[in-house]
Amino acid sequence: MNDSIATPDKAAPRYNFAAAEPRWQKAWDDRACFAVPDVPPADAAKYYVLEMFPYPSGKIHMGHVRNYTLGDVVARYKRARGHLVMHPMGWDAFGLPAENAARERGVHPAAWTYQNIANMRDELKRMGLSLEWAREFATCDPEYYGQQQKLLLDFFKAGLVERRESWVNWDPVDNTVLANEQVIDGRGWRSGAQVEKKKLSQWVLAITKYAPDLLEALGGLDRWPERVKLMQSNWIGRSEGARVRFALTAPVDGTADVEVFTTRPDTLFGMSFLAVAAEHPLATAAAARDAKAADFVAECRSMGTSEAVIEQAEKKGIDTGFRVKHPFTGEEFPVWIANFVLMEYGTGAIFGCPAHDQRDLEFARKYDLSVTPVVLPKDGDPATFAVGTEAFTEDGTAYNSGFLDGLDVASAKRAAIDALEKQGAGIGVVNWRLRDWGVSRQRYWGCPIPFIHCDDCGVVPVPDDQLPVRLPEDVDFSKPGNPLDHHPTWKHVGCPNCGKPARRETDTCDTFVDSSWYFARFCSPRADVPVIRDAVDGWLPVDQYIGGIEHAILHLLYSRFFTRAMSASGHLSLAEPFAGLFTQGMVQHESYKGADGRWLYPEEIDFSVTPEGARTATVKGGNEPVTIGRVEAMSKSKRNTVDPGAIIAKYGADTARWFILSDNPPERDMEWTESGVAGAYRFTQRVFRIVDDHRAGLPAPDAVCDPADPAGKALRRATHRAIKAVTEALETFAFNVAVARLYEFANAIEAAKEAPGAAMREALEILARLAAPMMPHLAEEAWHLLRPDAETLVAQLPWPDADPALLVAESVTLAIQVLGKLRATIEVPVGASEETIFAAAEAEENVQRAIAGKPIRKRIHVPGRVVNLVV
RNA sequence: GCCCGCCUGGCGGAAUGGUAGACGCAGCGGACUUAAAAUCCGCAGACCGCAAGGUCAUGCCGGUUCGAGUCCGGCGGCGGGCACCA
Repeated sequence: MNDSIATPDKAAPRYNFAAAEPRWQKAWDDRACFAVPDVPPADAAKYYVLEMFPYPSGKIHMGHVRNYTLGDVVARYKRARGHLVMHPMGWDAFGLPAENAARERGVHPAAWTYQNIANMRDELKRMGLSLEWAREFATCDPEYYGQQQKLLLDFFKAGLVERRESWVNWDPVDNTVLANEQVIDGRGWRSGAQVEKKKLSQWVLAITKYAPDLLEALGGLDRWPERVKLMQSNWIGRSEGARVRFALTAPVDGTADVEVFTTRPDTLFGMSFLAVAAEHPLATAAAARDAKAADFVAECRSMGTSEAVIEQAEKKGIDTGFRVKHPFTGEEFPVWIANFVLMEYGTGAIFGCPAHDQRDLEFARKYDLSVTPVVLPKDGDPATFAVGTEAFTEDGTAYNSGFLDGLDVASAKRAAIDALEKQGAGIGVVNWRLRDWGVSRQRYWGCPIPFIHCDDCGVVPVPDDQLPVRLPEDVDFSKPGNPLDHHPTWKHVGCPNCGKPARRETDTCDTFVDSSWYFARFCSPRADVPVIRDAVDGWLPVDQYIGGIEHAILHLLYSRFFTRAMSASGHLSLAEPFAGLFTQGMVQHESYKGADGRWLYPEEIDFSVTPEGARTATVKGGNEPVTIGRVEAMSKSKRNTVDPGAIIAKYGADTARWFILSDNPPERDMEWTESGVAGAYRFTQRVFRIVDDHRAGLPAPDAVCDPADPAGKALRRATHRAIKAVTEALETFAFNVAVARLYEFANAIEAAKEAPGAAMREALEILARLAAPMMPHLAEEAWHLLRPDAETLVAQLPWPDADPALLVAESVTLAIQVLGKLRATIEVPVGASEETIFAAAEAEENVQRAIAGKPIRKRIHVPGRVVNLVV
């Protein structure tokens, strides 16, 4: 890549973006083009565009540029279509990185965060986004998290907040709770100590109360991507099955039986063993009696809490020595502890039927447990059917199964549940994979959970008049653990109930809580209640939400839950926060390594092309060879990042926006390339030049083009086809197609040398207006050149309409196929009869050759498209 | 491991089941220029052929259809998520 190709300072550009962009940003500001009232007027067509707000890491990255450009195109387009568009921006400002910065560099999390916000706000402003900055807030503002505390207290009253024991990753050296990402290969990232699972009393939000509704309501989200709904549906994980109680042959610690959940009660006769999770009471009991079992339970604890790690670990187990009786046959089976049984799912215990479950089969083979098939495949022979290394999991006929014999799987399930219920050994149930939402974090930089612990009164909510519970500012990060817990005075308060000395809750909220209602707060960001009803009733739901696919499950599900919980506690009256959702792909870049294997930034490298056409690279200012690596997601660790600030300074915001939209469909991962940006920059200059070159001598804006002029008509056709094509592309989020249609339109304008001035003015003005959602500054500049006296900015103009009369074609090109293979194309007038078309098609020399004298058996004509002759 | 996606020229991609490769990037040839940059004009999937034209081609294998990049089944590769990163 030759870096000098389009370097602006060498290119003698005519369009000076560096001067123009701030000027138009100020013009939009001065006229308050993007401000909307807190309560939309009843007759307004409101449209709420929201992009997922950023974590203030310090600098915007290309993922932000992509996200906010996409949203801005929608916002500007919808505004032009006559909608009252709310388009706010804020900061997801609590979280671990601020605390890490405090520990590593001694900066206070608040100072670090607000400085980052200031930097990023400046960068975002330079992008020319049509945002209403007056609504800005950060989730770490006490005015925000104080209202969040109010919500939590209201949820508590509504029975949606509970205290419950749950497992965390515990670093025994640092004496601190670790996030999953802080556990690397089973060890704490700072101490290197083997991580343990530890049980803590935690705050939990009762999302499972809404599991059925969260699942069913997915069906109504018709502007959400199917795959996101599918992922959420699988996550919620409704499954029908049975709880089955197995009696222990002898009571263990006073317990007489153990309950399992199964989706396959029809395979009960194929049982081989029962397995419990390492955290199950039976496992604890076994560990107390047997050193080997205790070792195994300890080993499972050292795996941490991450489901991905647990599921990928080698499947292992140990026999507890306890035995259970089969509810139907009375036969005895061993109870094992298995590392793949999850305590959080079902009852933390399963029965193993190896013949019909792959994981059970592998476990049974490993430990030499019995494998009895009880479902016979359709064409299977009961005498010879056996299970080898593949479990049989499809439908079939029950056999070896007593009273279930002969039934298909679905009937056998029902019959088994009936029998279990009759003898009191079990019950048919619906089970959910979704777990309640643990929101407690033992950290400083988060929203304090507003409760007080009193020895006499128990857990007492902080009274409303004492909100917000503010974070103390004088905190000590020099020792590990939660600084709120260490703080000398903060947690010591009087009980609001009895006045005796009591302790504040020192846990803070999961940051997903902060982002679960910010979209509602934007409607009335300064209110002294969480939300103002008239404002949220008027603005919600968000009409178009845009963000990364990585949030497909958690953030979106939590927000859907929060919206329901806020409705249940009287703050809202809707269930679904996001009517439309668009998930964008990631931004990627090539990665580079020096001779010694160190990662290099793109700006450290010189590129050249060998005579054979291969790209090679060296380190700038030397000949050290550089290995060009894979294209992958931009990350600081691989140094394959490009700084948006530098790009905007070099090429301007419109170029960055244009390139990021043009490269590929927005839902896919895109590759950032220097040559692509350079091409986009050239186009901005070209648009300016086209307008600048033609503007002298144009007739007045109301001039009419002579309908008899063929060049004028051709250009006007191109103009109105462009309106139609760009509009359709914007409506369907096909922004790369919209860009391509604008390139074609620009090509058509330049080709229209003979077109009369009226048609040319129309074309140039439409070009500026169609490009405006994507290149808003250049559009204003072009509009200003064309209409120096105009009072109105492009940002205030309505979207142009295509004239249908100019869209109808006079003739069409038809593809002529013989047996589905293209043999010719013919041009026919619109409305030609089928007989004429078939005759013309068969008259083609090449078609005749392909037919080769054979009789035509069938003639297919798809009007305007294709003729297919079958011989 | 489980759930969900994606795969089309040298590259990014376009294509209501109907002419595969629009548009752009990179490349090549030409014009302009003392020269370069910028700009403009033109060429361009692979293979065979002087040409007309033909064959192959949308990750791989199979199916449905007059016709498949598009629909269905299987396989492979790459990516997202897996509940304390945001």
